[in-house]
Amino acid sequence: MDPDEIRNLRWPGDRERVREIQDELAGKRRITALRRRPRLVAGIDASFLDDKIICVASLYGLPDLVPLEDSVFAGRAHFPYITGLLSFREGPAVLDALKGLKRRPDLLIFDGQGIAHPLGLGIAAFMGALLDAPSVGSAKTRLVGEYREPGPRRGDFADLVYRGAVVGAVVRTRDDVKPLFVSPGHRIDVAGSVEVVLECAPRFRITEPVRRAHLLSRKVKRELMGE
DNA sequence: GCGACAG
DNA sequence: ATCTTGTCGC
Repeated sequence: MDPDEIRNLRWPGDRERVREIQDELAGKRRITALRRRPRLVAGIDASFLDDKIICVASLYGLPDLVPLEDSVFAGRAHFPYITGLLSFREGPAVLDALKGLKRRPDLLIFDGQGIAHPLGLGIAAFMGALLDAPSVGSAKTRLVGEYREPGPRRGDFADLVYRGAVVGAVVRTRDDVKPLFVSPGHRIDVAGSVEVVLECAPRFRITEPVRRAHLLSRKVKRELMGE
């Protein structure tokens, strides 16, 4: 399907088409070992001001984890926030933010779930399948799945199990700090996802690419407010 | 019907 | 996500 079609979906008018698209993308999504070590990773996050949405994609270079470039998109969100349908609210802005990057990322990291979702299609899996790009979901809280509290040290993790399958991991990125809910999005597996998240979060709880995108989107939002 | 529920 | 101050700790 054409990625741009998600731009015109409305709720509840297009609920049927929304479900069709989810089913189609769920069929394309693939959980496999990462082919090559990612050199360019993009962290994506968004802020809101009523129905205005500010989405940012921050590109980092690995293994040095150095910031390379940022892409900012400010527009309007035409879809409401509904648990399980986050992709339709933020997806359109994500497409625009990614288009603004000069270089093509070989891995996308989202602030949300990968396959740890009711339909196995959290925003990371959805965008990954839509763009056929490797992606990882790194959420701050749980959507679905059961788990045992991971150990207290950075690097400790526990399986995130949903309907009898390991869909991700609850990962401690910092000693004695709340863990992250990591799950693969597309063209990567659970082990690879945990590995990448730990590599991209050597200092803070969340990944540096996503953190930078978050801080910048909030900064742009504040500037947009004062005018 | 009740409780859960990414951002 | 957003509404919001101070405060504890590195």
